[in-house]
Amino acid sequence: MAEIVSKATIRDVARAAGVSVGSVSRALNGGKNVSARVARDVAAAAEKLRYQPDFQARSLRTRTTGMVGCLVSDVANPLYASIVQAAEARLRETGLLMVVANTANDPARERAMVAAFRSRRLDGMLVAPGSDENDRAWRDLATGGAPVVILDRDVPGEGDRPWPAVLVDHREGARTATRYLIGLGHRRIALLTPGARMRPGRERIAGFKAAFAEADIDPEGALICLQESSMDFAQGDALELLRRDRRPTAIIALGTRILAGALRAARDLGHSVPRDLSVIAVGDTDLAAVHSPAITALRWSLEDVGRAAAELLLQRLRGTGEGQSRALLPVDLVLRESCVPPPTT
Amino acid sequence: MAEIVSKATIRDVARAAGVSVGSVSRALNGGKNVSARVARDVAAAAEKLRYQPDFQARSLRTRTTGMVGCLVSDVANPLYASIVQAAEARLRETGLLMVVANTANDPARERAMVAAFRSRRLDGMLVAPGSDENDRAWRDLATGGAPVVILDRDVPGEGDRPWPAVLVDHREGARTATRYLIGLGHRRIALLTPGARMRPGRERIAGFKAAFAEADIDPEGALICLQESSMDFAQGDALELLRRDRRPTAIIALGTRILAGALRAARDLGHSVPRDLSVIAVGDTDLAAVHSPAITALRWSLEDVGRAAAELLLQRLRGTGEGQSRALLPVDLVLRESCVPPPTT
DNA sequence: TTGAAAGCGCTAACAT
DNA sequence: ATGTTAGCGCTTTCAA
Repeated sequence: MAEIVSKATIRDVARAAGVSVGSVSRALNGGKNVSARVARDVAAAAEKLRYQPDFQARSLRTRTTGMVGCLVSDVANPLYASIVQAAEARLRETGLLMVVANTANDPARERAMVAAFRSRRLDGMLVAPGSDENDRAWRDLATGGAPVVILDRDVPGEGDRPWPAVLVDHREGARTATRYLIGLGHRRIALLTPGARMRPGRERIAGFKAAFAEADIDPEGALICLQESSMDFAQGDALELLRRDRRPTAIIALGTRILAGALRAARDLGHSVPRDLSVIAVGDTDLAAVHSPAITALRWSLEDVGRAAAELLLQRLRGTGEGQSRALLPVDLVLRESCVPPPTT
Repeated sequence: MAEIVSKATIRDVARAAGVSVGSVSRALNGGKNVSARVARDVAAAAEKLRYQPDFQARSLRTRTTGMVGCLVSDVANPLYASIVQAAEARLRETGLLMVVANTANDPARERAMVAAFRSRRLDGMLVAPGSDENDRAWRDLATGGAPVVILDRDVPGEGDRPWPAVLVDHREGARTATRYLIGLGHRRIALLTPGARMRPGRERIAGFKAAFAEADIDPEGALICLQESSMDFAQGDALELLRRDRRPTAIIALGTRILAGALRAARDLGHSVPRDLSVIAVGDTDLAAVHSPAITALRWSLEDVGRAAAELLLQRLRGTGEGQSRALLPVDLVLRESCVPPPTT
């Protein structure tokens, strides 16, 4: 038994097969201009020596690493986790490895990671900036040369060329949800979402307002509560909100944490969902699906986001036509048990 | 404005600074044996040219890539996502990049990814095998030379040397939970968990049985329901379970999906939690915390798992002493509202 | 079709 | 302290 198996280099294989390193390289890669005999001998030798080509070395020549980076604020956030998962799956199919980094929405860290990715010569990257205005980082991005696909953000492109991006139609989603609640008779509706520093929040707010505008009802009833995505904070905030004189009769809440905060606040105040308070979840999390009563939710496919992003990137990497460079994914309203007409007070 | 900025190589810097490449390398790295003047000039030149060292090229010499792999079945699974997140955070602090791959518990894919990681010459890896018996893969692992840390699995080591590993004390957790229920008066308790192919399930079952054994009560009351982690299946299974003549008066359920299935089954059957059925969640998910009534849960820190794993790996990478090679993390029982004495029938 | 040889950008050993 | 040089393992001309 050999002690260290993986030392085998291409020269070893060449020697074992009785051919030149060039032939080994050709035999193992393209297979072009290789006689059957050489191909066979090389394969046998490689097998015997358990030869594993060194990608690092290859990279130096080919200027490609077979790796792409993925930059998100937090892979543990369910809203990102599935995107990352799906993107990795697609990329792996083509032999690409994915390196991930969490930025915690820290612009400095984002810049650092972009630099790190470039230093590592990653072939491309998927990125979801923590804000749309980390100008310097994106300028850096642009100078990298490696293709970039933006995940659901409005990052200003270079000149008139927008970045390739996968976008989710949060605006239409929010509009649909709000319209639905208004249709049920609600006039005071609260939107609980993280701040408008990023596209999803901005779009939701726009859709929310649009629904009020087009219904021609008192826009004062559109209660927009910006907040961080912390459950405790959300709960405190929600408590305050529900204690108001003219409290909202419906709530649209983002994600798991904020939704949870809102639900707990309602419970603490003795409000029953949906009788006293209608609730719509933004993002169809396990919690929404499984809660009693089941929570009506805005759903979009995170897997599709990840897949589409990977696809867009692959397109660039292969340089196959420009194709289309942006994807807009739909948002659906999944009707469940958490919305009814407002209590008649 | 230069069009392509990043072409600058170490030779360019050397030329610009009027020194040799060797000096540039020294100046930029160790800083040892470098005069102040050279250091200054090199720094200036590097800055001016926006020089970014090519890690690929460096790797070829140093035989280290500054990257570690992370192999889990699914990064989108909340049980893994936080581990990955925490590990990445710790590794990044030391300048390491993390590449992730999802194996979907497919042994072939696991082997393929291990091979890919080795080909890429990753410095080390964190791995949570989909079963403890993918022998061939782990043999491969062993021959790699790169340090490996196992995540909460019992992978047989080489000879008498166990793999470095971060383990969670699921056994003690399950024992505590079961003992607690028995103490409340329960005599028929169901454990709903995925199969025993992996350490966590096995350990839980062991702890569950141990609690019954030490309480000296009828072991027939220990109902072990192995199942896949699918909500529908869990629900069907739970329905069957709760319809039995001598139905369990308490349930211990893993994760979000199975827990949700059990809760829905109970609801469908008109059983009230906790009056008719006590429930303990295994894993303190959002659902458990937010459900009404709030579900008593077994909790362990996924972040600690990730951090500890990263730490163990770093230890190996630095070759600093053997230190300890295994960490056993505690599981706590978080008391909430879902457990009371069984109904007196 | 094959072999020989020139690098890819960097570090490290060796000279100076 | 600094410059020179030999590779790291591979791909890819260029000859033969």
